[in-house]
Amino acid sequence: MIDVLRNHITNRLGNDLDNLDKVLATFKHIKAKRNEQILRQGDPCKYVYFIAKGCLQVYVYDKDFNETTRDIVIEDNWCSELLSFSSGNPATENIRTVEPCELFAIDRPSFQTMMETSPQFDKVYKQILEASYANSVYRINAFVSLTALDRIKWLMEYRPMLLTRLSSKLIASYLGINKDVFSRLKAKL
Amino acid sequence: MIDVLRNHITNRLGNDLDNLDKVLATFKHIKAKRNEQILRQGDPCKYVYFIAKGCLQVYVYDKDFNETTRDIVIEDNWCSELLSFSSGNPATENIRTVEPCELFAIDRPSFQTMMETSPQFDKVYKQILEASYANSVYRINAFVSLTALDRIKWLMEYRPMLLTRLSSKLIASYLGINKDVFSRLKAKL
DNA sequence: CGTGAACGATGACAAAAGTCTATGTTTTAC
DNA sequence: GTAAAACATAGACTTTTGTCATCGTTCACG
Repeated sequence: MIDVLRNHITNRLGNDLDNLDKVLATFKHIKAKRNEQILRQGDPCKYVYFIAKGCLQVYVYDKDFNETTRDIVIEDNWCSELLSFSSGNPATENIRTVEPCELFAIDRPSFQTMMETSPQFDKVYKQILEASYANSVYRINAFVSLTALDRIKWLMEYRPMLLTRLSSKLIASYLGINKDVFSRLKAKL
Repeated sequence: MIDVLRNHITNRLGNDLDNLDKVLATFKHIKAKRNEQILRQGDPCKYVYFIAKGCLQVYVYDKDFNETTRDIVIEDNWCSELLSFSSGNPATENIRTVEPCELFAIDRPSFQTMMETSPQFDKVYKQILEASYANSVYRINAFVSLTALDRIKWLMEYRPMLLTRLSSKLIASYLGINKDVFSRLKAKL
């Protein structure tokens, strides 16, 4: 399973990383069942997670304690609460598994060492951050102006696998739509 | 006016940067009137702008050609379309001045040189990127679940100066609310 | 200055989204 | 395997948001 991570890195940084195995060894392998809490709002986020298998939900609670999902991240991607991870401040978001998962977690000291010993890995962090940012910008631009129906169409176009893979409730909270409304609108398509 | 930028940098990186003046000299000083287009969607974003004075609007058009504003950035902050700037791809967003502005612009080659000659400046990019990302995450978490009225309250709490400084039309487009609705809701507060 | 365009507020109405209840189905956990 | 819980859908109704037209006011620019 570590090969998923190995491939992810060599695809981006090339095969000529002589200390790659050493770096990979610093990752902690985590097997998690469905619905496990990976990070709780208020705790510092100690790890960056690479998802080798499964799917994570990044979410907060609104004033009525409903979940609103900022992001859904699937295998072969990185997931963390980066701002807490890099500052050490308490996390403002929660993370949980929505499927059985296999994760590889790297903590802050190892992450620092990795970036210092091989400057190429510095790129990894920049890539994670830029990808996360791009995702956010995309989401804001799409969502601030779209109606509920158009958000669903947006999801069908850009992340169609989510529609078949996840519960309606979760998708609705990702789209910022009430689940009953989501159910009605789906029927109209 | 360059001192605004000088202070911004020394506040973050300390006073002991011997090549600071050389770096500052690579910035281009731009004076812009109100309502000038700084970046057009489709063009590559060639600069990162430091706003010494004034205010910029980052926006896109929705399917009905209404503007939706992803961000409003005021003086003593950085503004760019970072993803285009760092990749060279066409920008997906527009930027314009909403007030008379004084900007300091740095292009990609100078930015690279700056980061290579003094690794401390590498931190600047990371800080810009992290701040931009933090801002986006904050905005998504706040906005996906909030009603129009609660978005206005959110703005009153976190960026109250915008309410007095900018037009209702602009604020409404930043909040993702129709301007007539914004006008009505304001009266209710 | 003066004037034409943009702006802000408001009322009437339409459309979209939210809420609540009920019901049947699927999943989970023991 | 079965009972309990969670899930998906649907109808009736309420609330919120959007749209359009109108009318003073303000502001930018010649």
